[in-house]
Amino acid sequence: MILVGIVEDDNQIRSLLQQYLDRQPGFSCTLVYNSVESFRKALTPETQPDVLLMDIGLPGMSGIDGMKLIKQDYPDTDIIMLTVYNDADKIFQSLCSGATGYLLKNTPLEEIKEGIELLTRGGSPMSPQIARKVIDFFSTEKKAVTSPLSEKEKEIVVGLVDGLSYKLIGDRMNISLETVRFHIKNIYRKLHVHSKAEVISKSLKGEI
Amino acid sequence: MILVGIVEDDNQIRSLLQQYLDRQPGFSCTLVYNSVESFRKALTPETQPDVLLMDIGLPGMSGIDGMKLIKQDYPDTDIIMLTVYNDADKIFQSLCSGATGYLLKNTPLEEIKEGIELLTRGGSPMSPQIARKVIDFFSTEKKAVTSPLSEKEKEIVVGLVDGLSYKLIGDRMNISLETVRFHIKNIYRKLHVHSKAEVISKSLKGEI
DNA sequence: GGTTCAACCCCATAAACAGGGGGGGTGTCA
DNA sequence: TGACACCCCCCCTGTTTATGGGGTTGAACC
Repeated sequence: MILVGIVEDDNQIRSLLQQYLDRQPGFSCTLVYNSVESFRKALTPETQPDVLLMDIGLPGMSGIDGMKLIKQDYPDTDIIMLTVYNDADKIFQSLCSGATGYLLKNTPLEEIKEGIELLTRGGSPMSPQIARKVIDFFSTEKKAVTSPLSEKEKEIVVGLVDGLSYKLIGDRMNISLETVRFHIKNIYRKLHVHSKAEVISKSLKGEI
Repeated sequence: MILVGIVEDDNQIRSLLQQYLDRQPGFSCTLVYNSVESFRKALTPETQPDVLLMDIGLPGMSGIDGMKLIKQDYPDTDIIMLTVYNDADKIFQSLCSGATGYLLKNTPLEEIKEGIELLTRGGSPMSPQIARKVIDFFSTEKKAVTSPLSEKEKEIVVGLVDGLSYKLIGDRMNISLETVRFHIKNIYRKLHVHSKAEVISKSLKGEI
């Protein structure tokens, strides 16, 4: 039996969802509230749901902030965001705060049910356009910047990022300390920076 | 009509897939090869498929390396990885290199077909366990690290990350150079590091 | 009232760094 | 052939850093 909770302020959507889900075999949907505050007040280790459908736009505390608190107290409850928001900001905030799924409100009831089942089987339900945004995050993350640095220079940058001293970089690459310095001078010139710190920063931000 | 290509070295899987997909209404599956090399040789702007199913473990060039090349020449072709590998490494390498979907080889033919359709509608097909791994990436990324640093110390870390010298950090925080050094000593001790570079690195990697 | 602790300051020294000179050598490309 | 880009090494300068020591204050805890 999958225990499902709902936090949703729209009365119509909320009762529709509850009635539908509670009728499904293997489902029980009774923890249904219209705000994070009231949900948390009612929550106990005994009533803790397996899956929680969470709206984002709520009166009082937002669903994202609410989720953080709920996850702290009940980390075993998996949370699916169920919202109209499809902007990258809301999506990534949710995922970084611990959401395990993200469905848009136009998702048919049946697919929501399937999403919940998918979740309990170790999957992560996402609306198609959400999935695409998540995937796109990776390919744009490491964009193929045409680095002006030569191979040796890039290797030295890696050493800097690893927190090595010039001497240790030289040892690692089997070149002399002086050569390391020579390369670093060139790196600074090419990147228009004047310190190790800036190089590390640029490198980790993917600007190299 | 969706033009589908396949790069897969297992003869049985390859012909099974081709026969199934080519029979589906709205699908055409003719560009079928057993290696990246032979696929790329045959590829022309005219024959360019809409969707490419790509194996990873291939004789010769790997599917991931192959994808990078294909994406360079034909960025409009969406690529779905179709593979047995479900380790985080392969998944993220693929996504970072431009894959738009990732299905495991145990996916039923029908779901592969649905995945291709989903892709053309702007979605991103992923096997459930892949989706979960991708989602988990975010929640573990910015894990709530209980930073051992005090507020002042964190502020100094910010200064270091910004590439400021001790002196400038002192100016910014209205404390003396000596106090900055005092704090930095403590930061190093707490983080078990011995240089600015390591602090910046840790900070930017979210380990503080 | 004593203890603890973070935050503030000072001193001293060795090492590392930033930036400026020099030398070499290889290769490519016009 | 000369102009470039890359790679390797050395010297010199002054500055910044890392790391050890020594303190005072004031709020907070028991």
